[in-house]
Amino acid sequence: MNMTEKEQLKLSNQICFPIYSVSRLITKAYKPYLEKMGLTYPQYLVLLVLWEHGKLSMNQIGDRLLLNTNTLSPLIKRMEKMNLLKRARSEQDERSVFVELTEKGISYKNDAAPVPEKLLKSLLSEEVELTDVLLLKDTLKKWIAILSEKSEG
Amino acid sequence: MNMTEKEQLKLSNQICFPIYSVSRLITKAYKPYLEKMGLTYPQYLVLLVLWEHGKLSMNQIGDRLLLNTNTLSPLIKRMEKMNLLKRARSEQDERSVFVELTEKGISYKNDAAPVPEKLLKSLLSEEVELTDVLLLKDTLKKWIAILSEKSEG
DNA sequence: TATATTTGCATCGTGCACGATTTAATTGTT
DNA sequence: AACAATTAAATCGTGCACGATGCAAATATA
Repeated sequence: MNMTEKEQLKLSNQICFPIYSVSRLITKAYKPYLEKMGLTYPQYLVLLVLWEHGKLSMNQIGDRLLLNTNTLSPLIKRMEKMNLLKRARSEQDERSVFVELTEKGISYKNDAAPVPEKLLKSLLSEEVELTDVLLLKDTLKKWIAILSEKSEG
Repeated sequence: MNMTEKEQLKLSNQICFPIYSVSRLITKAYKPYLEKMGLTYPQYLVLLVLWEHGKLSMNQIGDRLLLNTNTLSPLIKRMEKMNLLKRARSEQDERSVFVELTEKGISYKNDAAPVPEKLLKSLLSEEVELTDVLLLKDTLKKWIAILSEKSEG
């Protein structure tokens, strides 16, 4: 099981490269479903949290998606231009901006509803079963806990 | 085990979101090691394949990293400016550009050698053991086979 | 109450990703 | 040989990511 350092530098022995690649490939796999709605994958993630939680501040969205405002600000402004949501400064705390879906943004939920199931099916095969997926998800969630704590300090 | 479509839209039930997040978090985790060498994660990946395979064409690098030339061209030009590699048109086929490491590029292998081990250790814990990582890698590699075939047609 | 610190968001610059298009070299077909 | 089709890179435009910085509002502290 022990590998030399040189062997660990082989691409096939890397653990991070498959994660990086699959992440990009999955974003690509989402594309045909999302572009019907004119959405990118990160925009779709914003809709997911807003469908689930209703009005949220930039901060709260960022906390859930693990994204900072320097990524979210322009992204959400683009979504506002598409009339999917409205931004408004809080009156209690003028620093906060709350984001709320428009009717159009809410209505997209119906179009999006069948997407996760379709995508999951495209990831299942004789070789990859649902139990494998659940195991994988479990490990990834633990990593998120470990890594997101580290990147804050 | 069956979920309604609405339940599947919850962020916590998504399988793709953890992959997307972990991918970004891992890139961040690499940063302290790579920035000593002035490298980004994708640049480090290019070095990995060149350390392993020597001189390669743009196409061949793209095949191994699953990246197209529209991503690789500027990336590799930046690496050429850093004196890590040299680009040269093939004489047999003037359309091809072959990429070869410089002495500097080769020498970075020693600096990079301990990095994968360090990173792996930061991903292991009482909750995530090496066997979990190997299982995860196995599933991801199968997905790469499935998804990369689809995205080509 | 004045001042320092923190907080929430926005902006800037750089570097990926990637679909679409362009250009030039090679190969295939009459 | 002439022309069409294919191939390998490069370029362009858009949208993330993210470190660094700026700014104004809120909070803490002297």
